[in-house]
Amino acid sequence: MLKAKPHESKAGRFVPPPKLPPPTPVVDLSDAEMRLAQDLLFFAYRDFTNVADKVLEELDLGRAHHRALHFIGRNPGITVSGLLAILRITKQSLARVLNALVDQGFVSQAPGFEDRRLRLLTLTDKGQALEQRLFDAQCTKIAQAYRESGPQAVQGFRNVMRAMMDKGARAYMDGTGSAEDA
Amino acid sequence: MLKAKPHESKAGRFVPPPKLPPPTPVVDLSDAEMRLAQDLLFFAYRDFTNVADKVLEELDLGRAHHRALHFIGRNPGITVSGLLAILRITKQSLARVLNALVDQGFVSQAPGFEDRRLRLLTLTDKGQALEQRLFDAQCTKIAQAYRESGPQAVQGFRNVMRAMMDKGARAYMDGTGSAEDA
DNA sequence: CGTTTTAAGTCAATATTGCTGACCTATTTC
DNA sequence: GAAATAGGTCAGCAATATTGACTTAAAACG
Repeated sequence: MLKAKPHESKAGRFVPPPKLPPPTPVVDLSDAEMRLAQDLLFFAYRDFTNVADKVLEELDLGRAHHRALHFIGRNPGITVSGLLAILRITKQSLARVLNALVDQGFVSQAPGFEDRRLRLLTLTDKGQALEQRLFDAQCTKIAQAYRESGPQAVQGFRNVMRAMMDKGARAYMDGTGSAEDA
Repeated sequence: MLKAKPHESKAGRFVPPPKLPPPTPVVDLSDAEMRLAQDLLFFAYRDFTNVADKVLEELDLGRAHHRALHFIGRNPGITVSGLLAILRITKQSLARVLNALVDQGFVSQAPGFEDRRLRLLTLTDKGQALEQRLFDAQCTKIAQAYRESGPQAVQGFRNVMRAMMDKGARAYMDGTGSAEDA
C-alpha cells in the first residue's frame, strides 16, 4: 500500500502514478511470513534499543557502552578476550568504549590471580547503578510487550529468537560462560 | 590502560584475588526473563542481519542500503518523505544511500503525477534482483528458525515482536501487511 | 635458561551511518 | 504574489566499526 502521503488533507484525492511495479512478490504463505519477520525484527529491535538510547544520551554514552556494561555485569570478572568473543568486534573498537567506561568509573579492572596478564573486568557500584537504570528502561518495554502477548507467546518468542542465533551465541546462552567461537 | 593498580608489581606474587561482585542481581523470575530477553534480542538481531551483510559486502553496500531497498520494494512509489518516516533517519542520511542506489541503477525515481514535487521511488529490475537475493539469504535463516521452533512459537514470536514496536511502527505494519498488499 | 605464545594496550588510517544547520529550487497552496 | 511543502545539497561532526603493525608483560614450553 502506498502510505507515502501522510497529509494530503486538503486535496484528498489520491491519483496513483503511472505504471508502478507490484510490491516485492509474495508467492506463498511462507514467503509472506518471511517478509513479515524482516519488518518485525527491524522495528522491534529499533524500538527496543531506543528506550536505552534515550538514557545513554544524557550521559554522552552510546549503545556500544551499554553492551559492554551489560555483558560485564552479567559476567563479572570476564576478560577482555572473553568480552571480544561475545561482542565479536575488534580489540580496537572495544578499547575505545572500555577505556571510556574505566575513565568515568563505571568499570574497574583487576589483574588475574593465577594469570596476571588477564584484566578481569567488573562493574563498579556506579557502573552497576547505571546498568540497572538502563535495564529498568528496557524492562518496562519488555514487561509491557510480554503482558500484551501472554505467557505462551513469550515462550514462542524465546524459541524463535534462540533458533535465530548461531552456534556460538547459543553456547553462551546455555551458560557455558564462554562464547566459544565466532 | 592499567589504572587499577599503579605500582603493584613488587607487592608480591600473591595478590589477593579480586573480590568479584555477584552477577547483575536477578530478584525474581520476571527479572530473569528480562535479562534473557535482552540477550535474545542482541544475538538474534545480530545473527539475522549478518547473513544479509555478507551478501552486501560483495557489492560494497551497507545495511542502510538494504533497508532502503527493502522498504522501497515493499512500497513501490513511496516518496522520499514516506521512506524517511519509516526509517526515522534524516534526509541527509537517506540521501547518501539513496543517491548511491540510484547511481548504481538499483532504484529509479519518477516525478509524481498529481504532485510533481514528489519523487516516487521504485526498484529497477536490477534492484528487485538484489533485494530478492538479500531476502533469500535471510529467508533461509528465518525458515530454519521457524522450523526449529514450530508454528505455535512463530505466532508467539510475532505477537511479542509486534508488542515491542511503538505506535508508528504498528500503524505501518497494519497498512502494509500481507493481507492488504496483493 | 631462552624462545615462543598469549593477553592486552596502542597508533594510524579508513569506512559506514548517523547527526545538525544552513541554504537552494521547484511546485503547490492559500 | 506569498507562504508552505517536497526535495536536494553542502560542510562539518560524532559514533562505531574495520585493518594492520607494533609494544609490553606474563605465561608456557622445551
